[in-house]
Amino acid sequence: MKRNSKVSTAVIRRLPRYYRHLSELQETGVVRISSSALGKSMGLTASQIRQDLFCFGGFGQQGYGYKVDTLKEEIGEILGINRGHTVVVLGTGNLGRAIIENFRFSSNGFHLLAAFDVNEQVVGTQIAGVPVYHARDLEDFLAKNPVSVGLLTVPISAAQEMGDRLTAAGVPGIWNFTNYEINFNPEKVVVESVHFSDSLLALNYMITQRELDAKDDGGRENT
Amino acid sequence: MKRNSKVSTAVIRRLPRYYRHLSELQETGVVRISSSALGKSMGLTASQIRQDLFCFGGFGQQGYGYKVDTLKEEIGEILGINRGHTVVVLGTGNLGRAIIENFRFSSNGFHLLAAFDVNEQVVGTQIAGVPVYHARDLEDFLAKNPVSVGLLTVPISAAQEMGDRLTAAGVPGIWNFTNYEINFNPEKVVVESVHFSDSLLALNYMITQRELDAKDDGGRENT
DNA sequence: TAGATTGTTAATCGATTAACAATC
DNA sequence: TAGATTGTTAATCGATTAACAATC
Repeated sequence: MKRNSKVSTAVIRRLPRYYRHLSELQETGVVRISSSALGKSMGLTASQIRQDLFCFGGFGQQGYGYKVDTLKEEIGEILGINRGHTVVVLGTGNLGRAIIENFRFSSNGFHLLAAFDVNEQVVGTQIAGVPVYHARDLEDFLAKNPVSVGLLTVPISAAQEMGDRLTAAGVPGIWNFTNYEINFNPEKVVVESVHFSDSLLALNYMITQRELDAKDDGGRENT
Repeated sequence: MKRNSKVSTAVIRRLPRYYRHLSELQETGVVRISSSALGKSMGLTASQIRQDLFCFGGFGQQGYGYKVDTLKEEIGEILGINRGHTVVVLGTGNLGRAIIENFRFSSNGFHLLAAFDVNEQVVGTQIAGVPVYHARDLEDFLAKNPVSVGLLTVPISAAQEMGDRLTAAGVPGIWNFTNYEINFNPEKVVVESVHFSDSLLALNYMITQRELDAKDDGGRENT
């Protein structure tokens, strides 16, 4: 695998989709796929897929296509799935709990080590086998356990502080589920945010456009 | 407000962010802001912000900047926040419940009408004041209540079927939280997916790059 | 071999940035 | 008025698409 110094974020955002589609293909027993077939099923052009893979060196065989399992493995490698990354969850409210109980961290190459909260009622318990510690002990824990990602499901009011504490302790990644855009030093940490609100508003926009278009079309010819 | 026939998705994806930042500014009492100041706080260029707003006609005053409250309101209008859109939740597992209990639908212009599930234990109860009905009664409900968006938090195995049922009943939007890319007819429905997995894998990639860069730099000059 | 499909470069398209006249 | 900042067009940059030689 060739390492490309600068891969565009557009490509990076597609890599997980490739990985997911290839996993599905693998499960349904498909062994080989061409860029055009994969493109069709993903809504991309064959050209774009080949161009994307070319960023990392290209993993196909001319005249044949791509072997589903090796391509999946290569992309998994690029994504860093086999690097033994670890994660801790900050905040065990409804959302934190739901993610701990349902999200398949291991399928994404992560090991979920622990959760933290300030609520004495949950501190000391386990959620789906994951121990919950008091947030005041976060730094102690981080000093003893290498943690790759801190998952923020704390209330908005605590988001910035927890982000700062993770960063100060040297945690390289923050997965932010609060609807707050935390300030951070991009030299020290990578922040990936999941903004439910932004997603719903974008959907709202698209639905609204449909409604307006439908109204417009009412008075127009069907051409 | 001018209606632009074709606004790029890049712009659409930024609109919710503008809305969120303007809301924060409004809360902290800021009345006016220039494109350059807003750009600085959002990590965009002033040019891009003016270009984005120009898609819809531009809402500023030359020599002055933008009034925070009117700009926020205009963008809210563009996003369709005051259109009385409605939503139902399909699936009241951990994630569905977490979203029902925590997500501020009303701040995003939605009214949460009901939830549906197949588990007889929750059917007939309420979650945070929202009634839970049996999934078999979905079509009945949709026939009687105009629903704009169906939120999918069902198991992956049920995702496609529920999506199809929503579409068949004329629901124009699907907000998909299952880690499954549902097939749909783009003429009939808009699907917006929140893929936790894709988000974490992208973060994984970025962290991995840092690790590899750090290793490389170890042997290099500090230039 | 002939056919298929990739790897890779070139062309096109679209999005971002720059520039500046308009104007508050 | 002078200064500031937008609206809007033009220039640049980057990403996608097209093309085709390489080769399995």
